[in-house]
Amino acid sequence: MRLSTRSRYACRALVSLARAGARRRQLQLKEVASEQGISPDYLAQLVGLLRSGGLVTTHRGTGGGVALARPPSEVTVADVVRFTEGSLVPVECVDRPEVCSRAPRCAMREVWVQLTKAVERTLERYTLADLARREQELLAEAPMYYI
Amino acid sequence: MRLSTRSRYACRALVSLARAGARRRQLQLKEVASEQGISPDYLAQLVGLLRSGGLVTTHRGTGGGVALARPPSEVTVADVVRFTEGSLVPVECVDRPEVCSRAPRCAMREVWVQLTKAVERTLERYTLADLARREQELLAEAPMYYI
DNA sequence: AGGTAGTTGACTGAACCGGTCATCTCGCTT
DNA sequence: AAGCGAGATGACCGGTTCAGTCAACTACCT
Repeated sequence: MRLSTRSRYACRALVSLARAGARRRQLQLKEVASEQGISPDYLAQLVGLLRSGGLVTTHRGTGGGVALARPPSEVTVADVVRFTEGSLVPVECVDRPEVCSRAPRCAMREVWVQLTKAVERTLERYTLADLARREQELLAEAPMYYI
Repeated sequence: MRLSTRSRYACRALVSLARAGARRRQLQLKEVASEQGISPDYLAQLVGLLRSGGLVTTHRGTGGGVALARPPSEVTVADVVRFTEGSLVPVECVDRPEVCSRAPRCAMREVWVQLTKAVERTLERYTLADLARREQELLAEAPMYYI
């Protein structure tokens, strides 16, 4: 039940972009990478993925960078994780009962269905806009001291 | 966010044992394996794990087999998954904020904390006794037809 | 004593993950 | 139009985990 770092990095990167967007800025890949402590090369890969999924837009050339493709209030963590993990479903039979012949008689499947709903409900409660705001608050409370 | 088959097999095997226990029986490894469609050798490995975790007891020799170590009403799916997966936590920083220096300033961490709680609450609602009963009902509704 | 049944641990192939690197393409700026 | 800044693409890698198999061992009941 671990979330891959892919999803976690993607979320964090998008929160950075949401914060930058509030100041009408796009960020360079390397700015995001250093702000979030992610390997720039690896982040480039992730951003490519997010772009293909319509979550971010990118601009090449001097003054280019990455920005959110949609208003941050319209993107939830569920959207991001669903996209980066491929699905929010923890057990395949939830989506596709036909993969297991015992699905119609399986008490566990009902548990997994409820689990999926709980995960979806939880992650849908958070939008990038919420998180950008919240991160701003946190930075005010526990500022980052540069050494 | 996938659950390994380890957890799913373990849950299913324990539901079988809970049903057998209601009839004061222990089951042989191979009975459980064929009932649940699990490779007997692989199940043996899992049962070894469950035994070391105090979830089942085993008896060797003629007439031996596997049985639940505790009353099925006192074991929840959360217990089983927590044990087989090692933890219910989807992101390490939830448990151990010290693994990430930005934890105190990270808005995402708060999301993962809520996600963990949602998962725990959901899986704690189901005991093996519930599931054994429910599986009995399902078998009555959609019986298994042997070809 | 003998056979039944669980125990242990080595081993395997496949998949995925996180990450690096080199090379390419685009497009702004001058 | 040249040249550089910046993202795009895809090959490659080592490590880990999974799911599963196999063989050899040990304990226990009859």
